[in-house]
This record gives sequence, C-alpha cells and structure tokens, in this order.
Amino acid sequence: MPHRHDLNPRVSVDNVILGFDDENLNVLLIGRSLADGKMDDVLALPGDLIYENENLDMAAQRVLHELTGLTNLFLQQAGAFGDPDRLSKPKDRAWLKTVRQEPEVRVITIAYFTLINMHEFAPQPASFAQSVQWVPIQDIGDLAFDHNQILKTCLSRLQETIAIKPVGFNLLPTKFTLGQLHKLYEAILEKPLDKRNFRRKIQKLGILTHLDEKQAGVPHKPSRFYKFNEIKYRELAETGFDNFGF
Amino acid sequence: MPHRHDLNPRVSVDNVILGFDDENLNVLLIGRSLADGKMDDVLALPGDLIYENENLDMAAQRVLHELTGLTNLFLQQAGAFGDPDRLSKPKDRAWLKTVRQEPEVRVITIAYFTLINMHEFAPQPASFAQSVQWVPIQDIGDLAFDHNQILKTCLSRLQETIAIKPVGFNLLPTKFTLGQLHKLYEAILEKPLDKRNFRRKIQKLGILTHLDEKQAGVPHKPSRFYKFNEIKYRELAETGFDNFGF
DNA sequence: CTTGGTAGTGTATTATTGACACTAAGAATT
DNA sequence: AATTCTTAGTGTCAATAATACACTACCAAG
Repeated sequence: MPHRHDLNPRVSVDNVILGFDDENLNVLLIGRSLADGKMDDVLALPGDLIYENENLDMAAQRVLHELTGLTNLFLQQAGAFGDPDRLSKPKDRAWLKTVRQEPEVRVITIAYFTLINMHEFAPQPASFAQSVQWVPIQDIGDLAFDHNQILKTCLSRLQETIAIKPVGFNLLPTKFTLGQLHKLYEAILEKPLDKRNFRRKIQKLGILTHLDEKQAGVPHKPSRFYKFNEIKYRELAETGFDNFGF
Repeated sequence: MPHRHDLNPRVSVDNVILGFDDENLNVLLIGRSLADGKMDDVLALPGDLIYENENLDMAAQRVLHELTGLTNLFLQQAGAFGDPDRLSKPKDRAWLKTVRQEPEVRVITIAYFTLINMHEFAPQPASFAQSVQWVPIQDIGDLAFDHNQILKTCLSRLQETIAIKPVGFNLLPTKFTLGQLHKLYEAILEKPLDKRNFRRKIQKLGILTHLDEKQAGVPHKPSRFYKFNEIKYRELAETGFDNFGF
C-alpha cells in the first residue's frame, strides 16, 4: 500500500574532488553548457544520476573516473541531500530544461568526497563539452543547486576524518616534504599549526619513511623527501588508535 | 539526455531509535505482518518512503512521530544505503509482495539515528497493526533488508558523535545520577570506563548541574541527581571544544 | 658576499590520562 | 541491634601529551 503522496524521485551522486597545490585546497568544478552553446556562468560539482545496476559507491567511482580517468580511490560518503526545492533556483531550472526530459522531477543526491593529487589530473579544457577546472576553495562563489552546502558538509567531514585517519596523503605526490604536509594540514583544518609540534607529532606516528633524497634547485635549504608508509599505517590502525588530533 | 540505464528508484528513510534502560542500549524494532495475518519473524527498523513535499529530515521526523508520538528530537543522518540487491532476501521479497504494488522497484534509503528516553515511550502492543518492541542491541538477530548493516553504521556514528558532542543526555531522564551516565557511556562505547576518571572528566566539562535531591528507597547509599545544563553546554560549544574523548 | 627564504631542531611548563582501593549510606535480613 | 549487600563517592601519583617558543643551516639569486 504505497502512500498516495509517495515520491518518485531520481537519485544522483555528486563528488567533491579535492586537490592541494602546496598552498590551498582546490575543488574540481564543471561549467555547464547552455542551449545556445555558451557556457553558464554557474559552476557545479561533478555528478550524475545513478544507473540501474550500480550501488552508490560505484556510481561515485564512475563519475570520478569519467571525469578524471582516475580509478579505485578513497571516496567517502558525506551524506544525502534531498530538499524538495534543491533544484529550483532560476538558473538551475533553465539549465535543467536544456538537458533533461523531465526537468521538474525531484532529485535526491548522495554526496561523496575524495582527495587526489592535483598533478595527477590536469583538466582538459574541452573534455566532455564542459569546462572542468580546479578552483581554490576560498575563491568559490555561488555554485549550482545546493552545491555550496554539499561542499561545506564535505569539508567538515574531511576535518573530522583527518583527525581519525591520515587520509591527507592522497593529496600529495608519493614523495613529499614535511613542509608540504604541514601546509596541507593547515589548509584542511583552517588554522595554523606550530611547525615543531606538528613535525614531532606526525613523526611519532611512525607512518612516514624518509628517503635519501632532497629537494634540488630550490632557493633555500633543501628539504628531505618522505613517503607514506602504508604497511606501518595498517599495523597502527589494527592495534586501534583513536586520533591524529592536531 | 538521461542515460538509458538511469534508475528510477524509490527513496525511504529508516530510523535507528535508541533507548537506554540503565543497563543496555535498546533499539526500537517493528515486526511485519504477513498476508495471512500472522507476524513475520523478521524484525525491521521503522521507516517509510518519503513524501513529495518533505525533505529527508522531515521524513525521518515523521516516521519517528508516527511510531512514538515524539517530536522535535535530535535526529542525525548516518548515511545512504542503496545496494541494488538490498531488498532481495527471500523473506523480504515475500513481505514486499504483500505490501507494495511495485515489489521489484529499487529503494534507496537514508538512515537516521536518534536517542530517546525509553520511559517516554512504551510500545503499544498493537500500534499500527505491527508489533513494536525495544530490543537490546546484543540480542538482535537477523533483521530485514540491510538493516543490520544500517544499525552497525549508526552505532559507529553514535560513538563518533558522542566523542564530540554530549548527545547521550537525550537517553536519560531529565534528572539522572552519575552512575547512570557512566553506564550509558560504557554501553555506547562498548568498553569499561574507570569510575573515578569518568566522573572527574565529565564534571570538569561544567555542563552538569547537581540538584539538592538524592535517590530514595534504594538499598544502598543514595546517589545525587544531576541535570544537563544546556546553557553552559552552548557556551562551551561556542568557544570551540574538540572532544569528550573517553 | 649579502640577502631572502625555507628547513630543521630542543626544552621547559602545563594539562591530561590512566591506574588504583577504600569508606559511606541505605535497605533488607537475621 | 547487628550483619550483609550494594552502589556512591573520593585523591594521588606517574606517565604521557600539549603548548609555547627562537635560533642556526642551507641554497640560489643578485
């Protein structure tokens, strides 16, 4: 006996794909093309409706793969967003009309976030007939739909997650300096961290391995390179640590 | 241009409603009635398809209200569950046939959890032509659909949440003893906590106010009653604390 | 050879955590 | 009245973790 006001919605996933450029967190956003061939001035998170035979995680992985070619990444669900009016801003409605057979149907979306090394993916200006670009989070204006809200939620979830698991390593090249890692944590947590205390704490975890290699060509004292030691990380995770709180 | 494999699912909410009886965490579960009027032996989380004009949070509040009469409670989203086969266990399919016009349609559910004072709601044996019962979490067997997985996720989220916010007070009467609070934290965190250290820490937060009242009629030293001081809690929350880790 | 810029290091103070054992009060039983 | 049972309530010490803080080392560019 379905209730007569039951809803028959669509379900999508939207991905907050974060990258780090040694200075700021960036989000991968797409521009929408309008009917007249021009680009909308409103940016959006990449997302898609889910397919019949895939689960939610698979749909999120697919969206990420189709956009960046990247596969098999850490991709964490951050929540479901389903306000009835989440697609009803005028610009959003205009765009939906050009692209959907059913622009009026309600869409509930499941948000995911993931962290990638920015240098592993350089946006192709014309990929998918959409513009794709990295945007520093502090430069982000009004996004499409409820995507500002989704982004905010994902950033909060990232802050919580990084206090429990060192997921940040996904954002860095395989070899990195402690300075980069330090700036990354500051960018994610949005607060300054004392350099010596940060170094002491992160090194005490024992999940960093230093390489016998240093920066070259930098106009200052060269820094050692480190890599993330996944084996020691797993050992640590199994014995049950609680937090990486900074 | 919707993709030809796009999905046209239903969306529901499922609630993990937790109560505490001074000993164990309990979950409010419903029994399903079958076509022949008998009760299915499989219990399920209370849930419902969402309506056209309500958002996800409202749907979860509605389910809670219809079941318990309670309103306006802390209700936290724990995640979306949408595996294509999440409704496909034989018993679940049999039950769906008796109750739905479209037993085959895929349903994606958004899970919420909430904490209530068990004594504020005593299940009525016959409400909604379903059985409703409190079940201690350690006695829970196979639930309907993917509800075991949902429950597990919600309990983990509760453990994380209580480390950040003292949400546990929702589970207790307005006046309670430190002993009750202590046992509650042990039940939620599933580990013993040292009595003196627990008391010291929880009292240092300054969000408890002791009443000039003691237990009466107990066959042992009577305990003081305390109440949760929401005003001091808000002050504390605004100045930005990090955790209540135990 | 000076300048600018980042890398890298140690210590002292304070706050927090964790381990640990006995007395106090009431009710029930004898 | 005394005993027993049960939970309430309390303090200290040691180890660990958090915080605040300033200088030298190294490289490139001018």
